[in-house]
Amino acid sequence: MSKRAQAKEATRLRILDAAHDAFIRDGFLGLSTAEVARTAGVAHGTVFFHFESKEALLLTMLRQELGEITERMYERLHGSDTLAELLDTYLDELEAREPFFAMLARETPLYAPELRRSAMGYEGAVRSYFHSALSHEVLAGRCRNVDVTAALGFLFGYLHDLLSLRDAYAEGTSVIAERRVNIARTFLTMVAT
Amino acid sequence: MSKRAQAKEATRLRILDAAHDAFIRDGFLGLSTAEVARTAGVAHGTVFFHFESKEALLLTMLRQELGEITERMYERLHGSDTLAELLDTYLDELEAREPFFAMLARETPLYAPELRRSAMGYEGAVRSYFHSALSHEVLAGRCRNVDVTAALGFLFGYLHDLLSLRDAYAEGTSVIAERRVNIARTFLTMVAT
Amino acid sequence: MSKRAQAKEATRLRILDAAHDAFIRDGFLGLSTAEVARTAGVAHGTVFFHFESKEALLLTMLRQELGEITERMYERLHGSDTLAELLDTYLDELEAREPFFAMLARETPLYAPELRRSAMGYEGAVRSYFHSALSHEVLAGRCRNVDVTAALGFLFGYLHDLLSLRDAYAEGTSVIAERRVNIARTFLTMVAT
Amino acid sequence: MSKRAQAKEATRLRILDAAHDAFIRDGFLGLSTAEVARTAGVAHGTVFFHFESKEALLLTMLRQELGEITERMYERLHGSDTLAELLDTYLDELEAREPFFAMLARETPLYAPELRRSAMGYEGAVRSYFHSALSHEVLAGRCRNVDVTAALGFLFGYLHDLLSLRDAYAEGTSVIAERRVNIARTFLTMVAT
DNA sequence: CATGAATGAGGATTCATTCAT
DNA sequence: TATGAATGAATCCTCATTCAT
Repeated sequence: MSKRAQAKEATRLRILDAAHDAFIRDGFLGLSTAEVARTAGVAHGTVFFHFESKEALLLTMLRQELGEITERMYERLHGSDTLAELLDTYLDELEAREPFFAMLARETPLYAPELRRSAMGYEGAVRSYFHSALSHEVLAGRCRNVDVTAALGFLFGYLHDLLSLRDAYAEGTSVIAERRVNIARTFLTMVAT
Repeated sequence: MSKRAQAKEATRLRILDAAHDAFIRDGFLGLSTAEVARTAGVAHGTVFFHFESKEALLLTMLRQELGEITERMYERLHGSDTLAELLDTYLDELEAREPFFAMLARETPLYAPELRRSAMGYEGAVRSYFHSALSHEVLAGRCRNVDVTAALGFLFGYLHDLLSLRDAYAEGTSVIAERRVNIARTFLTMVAT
Repeated sequence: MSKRAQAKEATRLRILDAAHDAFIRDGFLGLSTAEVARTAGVAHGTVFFHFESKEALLLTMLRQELGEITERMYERLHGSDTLAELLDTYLDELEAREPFFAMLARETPLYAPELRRSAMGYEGAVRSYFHSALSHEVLAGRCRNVDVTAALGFLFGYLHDLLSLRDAYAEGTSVIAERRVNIARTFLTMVAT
Repeated sequence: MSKRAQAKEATRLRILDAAHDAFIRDGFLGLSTAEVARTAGVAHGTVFFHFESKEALLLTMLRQELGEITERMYERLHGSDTLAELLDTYLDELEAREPFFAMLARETPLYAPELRRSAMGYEGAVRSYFHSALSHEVLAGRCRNVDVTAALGFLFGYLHDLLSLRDAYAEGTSVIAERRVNIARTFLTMVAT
């Protein structure tokens, strides 16, 4: 990459970082591109030089962030496919980036189609891991013969609820940390034979 | 009621109806009071003669709508407190007003505290019905000894997810209608002994 | 007066009283006719049945209030035409109704011509008393031969300033009470031979 | 300054000029930011790009205008501290910008605290010049031993009155020009030994 | 004589986006 | 490659006044 291209890339990354911070603070709906620019230390117009629109910026930021998370998940999930282990790993991830996931859970339903697809895509990958793990345990007779998709719908639905109402509970604390043991135990009990 | 008061009430209702429609279409966050006025066939200022603010209008609309629903629910719930029956009744209600509940599920997490409390209050009442029904069945040995609150968290969380991502699935169809049988069966299986 | 006419007059007076209170609180510019109606215990429209416009209401209220004050002044001024006595009497009046005079001083310059003329008219009457008293003392050699109109301009101008900036000093206290002795002494010294 | 910055500054000044004209015409209370934008030949939003709010715009305009005036005053006052000279210089200034000072005198009492402080601050500086000049003459025995603050209160109060009721007298003429000789003579006579 | 529901023009402010430099 | 000044549509809300009852 030429020096020029490198500098360009650096600016792009600064904007993406700023967008990430702003997203956590105010959400996509609440953030202003002017503020992103300010945080990134670039001119307002520069944001639109690198990204077609506010939506495109978020799309890119989301994909990058979720991509990294996915990668990490895959590494950790690889080899450990008990349902319990999977759940534990996933809850680790949610807890580690709770502010990000909370905002995502809150806002995803209001996004325009493309943005929404991206926001949901990551979870789809995770779900498919859970799907095969749970299916496997059903076949092995360790879990009841339930509709796997629906069962996971219960699990993920509850997590979304907790995340999206995060600051309705208590500011500054982690809703996942406080409930993860109970959530895991209850879910596993409910699917167990 | 005097003729005068009747006419006023009629206007008020027209505004509330318009707000209801606008809410379903654009949500509280997206609707404009000017648009509500236009739909209701009144002057923009008239909206503010009847309601203190956009927030107050929505609060009223929500409370009315949820009040009616609650009443109907209570009537139907009275006497029939099997978990299965309860679930059936509740899903009827969700299906009957799915567009409304979908927007509510989508937006509630973003509301200001008071509005959010109202938006969530209704469900709290319903949940408490479920709570005693499920607790009862646990004691009777028909259901597993799970954390009742968490179990209901799974159920309601899934429903919120389906509703709030409603048009991510298919436009114009009912997400509840398509899945209710499966949801009910799976949930009941999971809690059953 | 017929019973009907009496009732009408009573309503009118209630509105005028309410307008007086509202004027002291918010001024003509800040008061709303709806609030006047509420205070008076009548319908909003009733205000406009008795008075052509907000301006007409204030005009009437002002004339009435100032008329009463003028009358009282005349009684007290009659016979006592020393400059010092006059000044004392006038300052009594200002102090007794300071909130009213303060609002008047603040707002008069912004009124429409007719309203302004009324607001200023009362003072004109008072000034003419001062004018003859001062002229008389000049002729008697007890006061310097100054332009009487200008001299009074200094006096009234200072009083207007104090009144109109009343709450820039301290809330709840009387600017006149605190300064009247000094004002009187200084002014009398300055005009004295 | 870069060409860019120059262009920006030019726009800013056009807005300030428009605000100045609008202020003289309608006052701060009566002017509309839309009208200012129109006069300045910019979009409505541009006003808010350059100034945080209507209040900030006025604050800036006031400070600039009063700053210039203060500077000129100081230059002229330097070295010439006779009371008579001071008064003459000050009246020159008032006469030169009478429409501006008239609106300021009219509205200052109704401003919010910060705006009021700014509007009054300039005069405070001028007053202190008068204060020391008059005190000095008192000590020198050329003026009577009066309360200096009160004496200046008479002077400035009268000027405020004349300015603020400016168009109650005659449209288009200068209240200061017509009365300055008389005002100066009368005041000086009244304080003279 | 009184009501009070309805009006609608007008106000300040926000912000994604553009484009000349 | 980056800038940042400028845009203007859109938003919620206020209030004197009218008029059918």
